[in-house]
Amino acid sequence: MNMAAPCDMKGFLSFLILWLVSRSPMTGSDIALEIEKRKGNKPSPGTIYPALKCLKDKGMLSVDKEKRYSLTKKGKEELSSELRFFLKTFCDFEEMKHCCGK
Amino acid sequence: MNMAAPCDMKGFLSFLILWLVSRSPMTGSDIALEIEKRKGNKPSPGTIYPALKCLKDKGMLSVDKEKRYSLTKKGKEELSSELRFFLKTFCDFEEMKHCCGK
DNA sequence: ACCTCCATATTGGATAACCAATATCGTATA
DNA sequence: TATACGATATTGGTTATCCAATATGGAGGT
Repeated sequence: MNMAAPCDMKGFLSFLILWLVSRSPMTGSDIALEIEKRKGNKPSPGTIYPALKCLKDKGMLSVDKEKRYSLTKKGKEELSSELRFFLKTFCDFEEMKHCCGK
Repeated sequence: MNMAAPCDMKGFLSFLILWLVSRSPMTGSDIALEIEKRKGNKPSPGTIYPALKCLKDKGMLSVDKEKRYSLTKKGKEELSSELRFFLKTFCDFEEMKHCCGK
């Protein structure tokens, strides 16, 4: 059947990748490790590399000789747009902090 | 084929519902309108009500006579847990604001 | 040159997450 | 009480998103 909406909060991955890479170029495993630090579980290769490939194919990311990914011009524009969306959707971030005592 | 990760940032809905309802009891259409304000597009009935039903079936939400949903004890615990996860994953919220000039 | 080991990459699903279409309920107004 | 209309609810998909399994590549050691 259906059982919509199990609250797993999927859908962050590409956004997170764009954001992380925007701060400094990173390899696939760099990214996986950083996401592990944040989310608690490390995305598998089968998760991280298809996402990187997809973003690269869309012209958001470029790769250098050392396999470090960084944002293209288009990637920067996309990230900026997604950031605005994200910040607007979760505009009460501060209130959330207070709510769970952090 | 596959084309993983189109950056649509799905996966927020149930989390958002729990968060919104935690602040004051709301009906389905209240919730839909508030989400429209934030995300820009209004979730359809086929999106919002299955999500509410699912959360209710899981014991996260209760409904009163006026069809207003609110958090149960279990729902509060779940929200608290999800908030901590969310805040940890997007710990650099302030930096994001600066980044896109908001 | 060969082996080892880890990072990188690809493929084929599995399931989460959502939405269009449709049906039902409730309230108001005549 | 009958009709209208919006809110609520259900169903059956469709697509996005992720992961396990597997394959490939490249650097370092012997």
